[in-house]
This record gives sequence, C-alpha cells and structure tokens, in this order.
Amino acid sequence: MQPRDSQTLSPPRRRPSRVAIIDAAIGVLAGNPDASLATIAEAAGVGRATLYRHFPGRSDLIDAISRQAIEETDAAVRNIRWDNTSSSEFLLAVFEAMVPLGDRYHFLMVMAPAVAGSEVGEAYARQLREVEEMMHWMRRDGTLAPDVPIDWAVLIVDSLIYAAWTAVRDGSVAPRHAASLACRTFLSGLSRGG
Amino acid sequence: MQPRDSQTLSPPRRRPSRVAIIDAAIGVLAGNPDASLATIAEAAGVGRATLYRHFPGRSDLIDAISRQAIEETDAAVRNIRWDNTSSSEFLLAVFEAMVPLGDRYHFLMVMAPAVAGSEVGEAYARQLREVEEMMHWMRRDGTLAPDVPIDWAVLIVDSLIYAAWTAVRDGSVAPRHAASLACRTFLSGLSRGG
DNA sequence: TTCGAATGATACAAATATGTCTTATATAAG
DNA sequence: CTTATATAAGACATATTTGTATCATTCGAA
Repeated sequence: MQPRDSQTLSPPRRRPSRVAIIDAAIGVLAGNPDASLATIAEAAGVGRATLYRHFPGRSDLIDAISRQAIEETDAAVRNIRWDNTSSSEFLLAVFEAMVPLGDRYHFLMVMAPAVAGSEVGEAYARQLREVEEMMHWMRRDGTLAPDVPIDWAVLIVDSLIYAAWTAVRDGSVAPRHAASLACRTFLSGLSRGG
Repeated sequence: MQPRDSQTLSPPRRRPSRVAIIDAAIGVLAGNPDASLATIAEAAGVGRATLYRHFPGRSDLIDAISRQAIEETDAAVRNIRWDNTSSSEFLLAVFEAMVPLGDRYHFLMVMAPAVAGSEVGEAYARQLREVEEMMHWMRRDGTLAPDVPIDWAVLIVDSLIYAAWTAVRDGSVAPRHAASLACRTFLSGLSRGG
C-alpha cells in the first residue's frame, strides 16, 4: 500500500506489450472494427488477460488507439513547412505525410461515427476542417477550379490518402511514388492531356 | 406432405418481406459487416423469425445479397452502349450507372475478402478485371496517360464510385452531377488548369 | 365468412465475446 | 540469490448473437 515512487526508484523499465497491443489493434480494427479482443491479443502476441490489464475494457482500448492516431496524424501535418510554399507543394507534402499513416487515418474514418460526441470525435472533425481550409486556400490561390464543391475536394483528398496507402500495402505502387501519384491525380487527373 | 404445385394453383402472390430484408441488409451491412441479424430485421421492419424463415442462416443471407449486388451491377454495366463511343464517354456512362449502386458496390468490396473462393468472389474478381480492361482500352486509346499504373487507375475508379455515392448520400453533391464530377476528377483532376 | 400460409412474438439452447479473478512462470532489479 | 513485477494460461460469470421451435394473429384467396 506504500506509494510507488516510480521516479526515484524505478524508471518505467519498458513496456513492449502496450505498444504491441496498440499497433496490432490499429491493424486489426482498421480491417474489422468489431474484431474480438481475443483476435487483437493474438495479433499482438500477448495473452488476453494482459490486454485487460493495460486497458480496462474495449472502449478504453479504442479510445487509446484513437488518441494515438490523432496524435500521430496531427504531428505529421504539423511538421510540414507552411510558409513560402505554393498550395500544390503543400498538398504534396500532406500526401507524403499522410499516406504512410493511411491505416491510422482509415481507422479514424471508420471509428468516427461511433465516437461522434467525444473528444476524439471532435479532433477528427477538426482534422476534416483543416483539410477544408486547405481546399479554400487552393481555391483562393487559383489552384482549385472554382466550380468544384469544397466538400467534394475534401472527400477526394481523404479517398486518395486511403487509396494510396492501400496501393502501397498491396504492392501495386512503390511507397516512394504513392504520394506524388495521389497528388497528381488530385490536381490533373489521369488522362494524357493532364 | 403433398407437393406444393405452386404454378397451377397459387402464382407466387407477392413477397415484400424477402426484398425488404435484402434491401435493408445491404444498407446495414455496408455500414457494418458484422451487424447482428436482429439489427437487420429491425431495419427491414420484420421479425427476426421471419428473417430466419427466408434465409436459413447468416451466410445464406450474405450470399443472397452478394448475388443480387453482382446481378444489379452487372446489369447496369451491360446496358451501356459500347460501340461508337469514345472511351471517355464510356467511362462517364460507367460512373452514371454505378454511382447510384454505390452501396451495392461497396458491399461487394467489404465482403469480397470473406468470400474470396466462392462464386460470388469470382464474380467480383471478374468485375475488377472488366474495369482493368477498360483502363487498358483507355491507355491504348491515348486517353489514359501511359505512365499511370493500371492498378492505380482501377483503384481510383473504385474509390471515385464510392466517393460519389457517399457525397450524394450526404447531400454534398446533387445526384445529377455526381457522375460527371467523378469522371472529371478521374480525367483532368480538380485544379484550374484541368 | 372460412381456410391456409406468412408473420410477429416469444421461449429456448448453443456458441461466442466480454470482463474478473487466480495461479504459475519468467525476468529484471537489488 | 531473493524479491517484485509483468505476463500467460485458464477458470468463471455474464451478455450478446445465432439458430430452432412453438403459438397466436393477420391477411389474402376462395
């Protein structure tokens, strides 16, 4: 019953289980949001009881994953240089930052309806608004055609991020080219004329 | 125990339940492939027992839905005039035919991994090959840029069909404009230059 | 109205998922 | 070596889902 005093005596030695569980859960739940905790534990290579020791219940696990996904995607976008770049260069940088996080992004997309009111749902809505602001910028910029609905442009950005991640995962597209392919598709499409 | 003899005596009066169940199941399962049969029955406005009377089990329901989705999407594409049209006109026609069936298409996409070896899985793979052939045609045609990977083009067609259906469902885009918006996005992207 | 099939409601059993708990084991720090 | 902690394994209770069966009701056809 004595206080832990973990700072002075025992620095948090290491916890491979927790990150292993979160990593595995992102992969499994992105493919099937209703996967059982036993499946997740197996994918993480840990016992089911260990999972319950780290996360009191299913919702706590979902919450932890969502927070991490928000954090990672936020950090990836925050690191992009914003000033002295054209909006198209910025868009390419967003694709380059987000495509490797496609599973995180997709996880948020499929989980967002289930956590609409929560803090995580708010964070996801904020990310959507940031993409929307980027599209407004591109429209003022003259880059985005004025007759394209903003909502459609936002939707296409989302779709392209996930499509590019899928293509890389399946081996159809080299990781190095995925982002530029997505950006090119957004800006000028796939026809010869461009 | 006497044979039914349904042809001479009673022409199949009508079956609203079966189609109601299938329609509701497509909508529910497209959003959550693991939705319970109770949820589907409720969405269809029928009792749970009625659902089991029409479909012996969950897999039979999935199978029936998959067959219908394949049938509907096949029929929609078959009705497109193939000759004397350019490949871009054909692509637009495909979008116009498929966008209203976006829920069917998405259902097949999310269900395909689970039925990979079956007849339905084969039919879905065949549909993918047909899109691939269309892309090859567009490449020979000179419409599709030669440096675009065919797999990426196929993936983008799929993504755009689902994105357009989503946008119509959410009210972001008018049903009349969704297909042309998707086609324009594929061919020339969303930037001003085109 | 009368008859028969379809239906809704309900009860029930089996299977699966969730969440709690205990015990034995391995491992790292002291 | 000794001790504390994390873990794997599994027992256990509960809830949900699946699938089966029964019964009263409804609705269309004769």
